[in-house]
Amino acid sequence: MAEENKETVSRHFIEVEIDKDLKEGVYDHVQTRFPPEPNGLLHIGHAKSILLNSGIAKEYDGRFLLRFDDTNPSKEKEEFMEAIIKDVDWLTEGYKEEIRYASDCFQEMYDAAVRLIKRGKAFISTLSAEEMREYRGTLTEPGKNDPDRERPAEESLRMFEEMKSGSVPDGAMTLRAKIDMSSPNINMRDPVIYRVAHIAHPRTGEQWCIYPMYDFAHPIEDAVEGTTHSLCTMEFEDHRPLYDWVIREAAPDAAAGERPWASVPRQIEFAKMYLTNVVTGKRYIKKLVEDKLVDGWDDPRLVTIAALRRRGYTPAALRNFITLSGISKAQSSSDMAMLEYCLREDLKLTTDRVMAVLDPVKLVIDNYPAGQTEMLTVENNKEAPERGTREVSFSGELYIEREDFMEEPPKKYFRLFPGNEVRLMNAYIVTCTSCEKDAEGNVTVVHCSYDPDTKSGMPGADKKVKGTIHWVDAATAVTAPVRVYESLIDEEKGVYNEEDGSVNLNPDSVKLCENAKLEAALGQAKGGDSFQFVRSGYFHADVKDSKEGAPVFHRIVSMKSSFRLPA
RNA sequence: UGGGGUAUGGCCAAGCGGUAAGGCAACGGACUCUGACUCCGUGAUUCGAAGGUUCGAAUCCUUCUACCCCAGCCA
Repeated sequence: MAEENKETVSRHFIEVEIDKDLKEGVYDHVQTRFPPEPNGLLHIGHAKSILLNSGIAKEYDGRFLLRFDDTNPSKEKEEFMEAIIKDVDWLTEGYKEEIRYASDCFQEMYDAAVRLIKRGKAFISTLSAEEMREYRGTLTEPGKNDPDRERPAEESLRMFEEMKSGSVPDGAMTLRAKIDMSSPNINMRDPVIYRVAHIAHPRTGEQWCIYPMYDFAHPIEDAVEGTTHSLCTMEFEDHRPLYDWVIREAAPDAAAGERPWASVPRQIEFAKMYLTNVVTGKRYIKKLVEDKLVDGWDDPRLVTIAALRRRGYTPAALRNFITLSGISKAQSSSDMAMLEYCLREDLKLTTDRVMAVLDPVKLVIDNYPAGQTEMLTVENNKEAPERGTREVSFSGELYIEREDFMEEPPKKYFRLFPGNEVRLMNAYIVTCTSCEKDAEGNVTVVHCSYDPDTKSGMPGADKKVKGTIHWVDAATAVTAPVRVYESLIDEEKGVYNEEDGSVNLNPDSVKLCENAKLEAALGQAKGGDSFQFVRSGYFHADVKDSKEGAPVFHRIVSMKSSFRLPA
């Protein structure tokens, strides 16, 4: 499937650029990386970056690194690292991934900063954060030079050493790059490249109390690790001049015997992945989790990678989704329907099709011998015969879907109604005779009679009827909770209100079918198994939030469309 | 109103001067032991708008419009 798509999906602009670089000899190999900050879990948007970066490396037979951008210990937590590694492993299925940490390069970064100072390209500033902001200017007005801008290199060097030694309190000094305070690109207005922070780092502990800023650290990490193509999202486009500046101005001095950068990386930007009507965006998800409006980072209503995995999405489906969505620079949001299509495609041949009744109503076959039970041999997946068969019990009392019976059917309704005949999937053809109702007029039991000569597979049983419905044997059926996530969190409804900080969930996003009746065998489903509930869509067994270890079924995707009654 | 970026059917997206690929969604029809799957078929006289260059423009030029990003000692 994935191979087929490769032929029809044209090469995107990043591949075109890399081809050009290779052809022109700018690089003779390709190395990419995925650089998350460990301050939260990964979501579908990151999946695009992971799959793009690892996919490019794979395509060009290059190296792919997972690198944690752990340059700000005040915001990062080690607990996220493990989860992120798991997500990346799962998504890429372990493709040649090596794990690195920006903090591994702290010494190189420090050395680079020293070079910059010596070269007169950086200086120590004593401006406060507020003063810094005032001096920076605005979008339309240029900034003013820092009073410390012409500080002699020797003095800056000495002060930088003080910063490093720990004698300088947080915020008292910063190291700024000396570029251009009047640049229309605010990123170039003498950006801070090192700040003081007396916080223990998860990996380097108390070794450092000064930490590099993203704009300084990122290019050096890439260069030191040998990344050739630094693929990132569009908002970093106007950081690129600074990225290139750092690589160029802070480069090791070959004449002084310093080892040169492992590579001179090239940054290329692409548009983020957004989904229609779904909250992506780490800060929103984080808010939902922290406010306990969802069960956790892997709540199935979320689109974190952990949640998608728990819900039953497969790496192959996500991979195909990213491929089909394409890579471009245009701000866009992909349709959930395409994600679901990709999952259906993957699951179609790899799951068993089973009968499950989500909203049960009893069906009694009046002329079926009392007390009799027979076992039917049923194929697990007609389109994938290699998946084998299973035994399903059948008797005179069954459960059928409430919507499969109507006392007064509209036109073109060809399921059960008085006088109509219908095939019970894998079993007999039955004719509806009557129904019983309670005081409120709700149907409680549907009666029918069956034709013993129409058993599936028997000679002469190929009589055509308009409708076929699914069922479950009342005697052996197991009752299990089934969760149907009708929609994920709806962005249109203002999940997160910036003004008052409130977060709202769409109350219709989850429907619980507490009394769903499933084939007996499904009672033993393990967490992680996926099934196609005939006509109800694809479901995924999850034991995580079940009290007795029995599976709770989560809907992964619904069928493409279903019969709707006229309003 | 400074800088950067993007605009192609409902949602993505190819196209790079030669007369609008493809996928998802939708809608017809065939098939069907579920109305699913599968299989056929249908859609932009038009590429944000207006001018211009050209035999010829979504592709080149000009102007305009809309949307996104940037003023953290976050990444």
